[in-house]
Amino acid sequence: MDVKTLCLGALKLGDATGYELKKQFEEGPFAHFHQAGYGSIYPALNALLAEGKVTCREEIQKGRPDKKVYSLSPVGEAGLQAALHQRPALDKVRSDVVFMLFFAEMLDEAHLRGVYDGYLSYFRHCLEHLQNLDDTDIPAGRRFVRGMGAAFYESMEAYLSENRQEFFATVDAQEKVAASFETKIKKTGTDQ
Amino acid sequence: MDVKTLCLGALKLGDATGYELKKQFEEGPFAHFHQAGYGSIYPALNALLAEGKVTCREEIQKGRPDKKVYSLSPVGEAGLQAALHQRPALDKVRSDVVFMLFFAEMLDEAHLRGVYDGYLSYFRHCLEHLQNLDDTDIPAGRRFVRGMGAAFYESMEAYLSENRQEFFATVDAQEKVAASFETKIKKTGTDQ
DNA sequence: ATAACCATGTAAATGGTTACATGATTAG
DNA sequence: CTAATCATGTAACCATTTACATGGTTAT
Repeated sequence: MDVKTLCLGALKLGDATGYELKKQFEEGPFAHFHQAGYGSIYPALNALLAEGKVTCREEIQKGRPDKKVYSLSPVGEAGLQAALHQRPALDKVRSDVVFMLFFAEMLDEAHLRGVYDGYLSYFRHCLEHLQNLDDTDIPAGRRFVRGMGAAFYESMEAYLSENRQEFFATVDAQEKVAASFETKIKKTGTDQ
Repeated sequence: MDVKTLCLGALKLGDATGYELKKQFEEGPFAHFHQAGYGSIYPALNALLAEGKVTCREEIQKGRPDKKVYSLSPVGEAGLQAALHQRPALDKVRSDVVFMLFFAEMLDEAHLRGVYDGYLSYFRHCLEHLQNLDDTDIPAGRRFVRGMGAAFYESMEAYLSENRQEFFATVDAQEKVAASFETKIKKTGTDQ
């Protein structure tokens, strides 16, 4: 799913400008599982316009660039449907935080705590945001995806909360063992 | 976290060839939260070698290219540690499947069921894989990350299992309503 | 026999991010 | 007065993916 398809999907939910699409990708219903910035959205919209998949009406404004409101065309709707019927690629996740936690023993305590607690509050924030949405009157697909997001954030929040104390305690203990071991081998010259 | 850092991390767990690293990224402990293919691994290893972050010993083989076994050097270990102390980027997820489920009403039933059940069995497979690993004697960080992975897969498996019936029923119902509505407006010519 | 596995790598193409460029308006 | 918001876009850069190139070995 490239940015062009994402834009078609977002426009299926209603007309929007490039600027508004960016916000939707950041905070809206796609935020959790896809992302895009201006540098990819604006070129995508121009390409879609050239392909006839969206139409554009310009609203003149004073003091800022004219607002370009894009709408999904029937061709674009067909294109979206075609993309939705492709075989889906496997999910791709990149998480620096998990990579760092994996190597917890190599981190200094302050950094580890910062990263951990930042992650936990991030999930709490996402969960709160999801729970503040109004669930009435949305189609089955969208409701289902919201529920899945909520299940995900809840499980991560729970795991991070429940294992916090023990995790830090264990990492600390192992770091102390490693440190004393290193001191020992430096003293006795057994290293290498 | 670029592929170079991933390689350093993987080599921290033990010496390996490019080929073995690829497998580790596919099936090993990083599989869930980072990915890389040959096209990025081999150039990364050569760059790391030039930077002195890894060393390489060649094992001559007959009938296939000589095996190049890479090891993390002290410089590389320091580099890994430095990377681990950067501020982590936000997690990035791209999920075609979730995007498709979001637009469930636009999919034909067979495709929707295929995608849904494929996703469910994917999570089951991952969970099974995780549960078959031996948890004794691994450091706190790695154990923690495994647990987090398990929590994630379990919650997804549970959500998809529990909501399956209702999801299809609701989508079907809404598609039928939409279809009859479209038939109606075509007959009466109210469209546009 | 056929497919999968072992084992390396390059080059082109794709796609996305970041930085740059501009600048008025509105809320704190 | 400062920061955030509104609003568009380009160009250079970066990273990754895909396709290509090679070819013996092992399991089904």
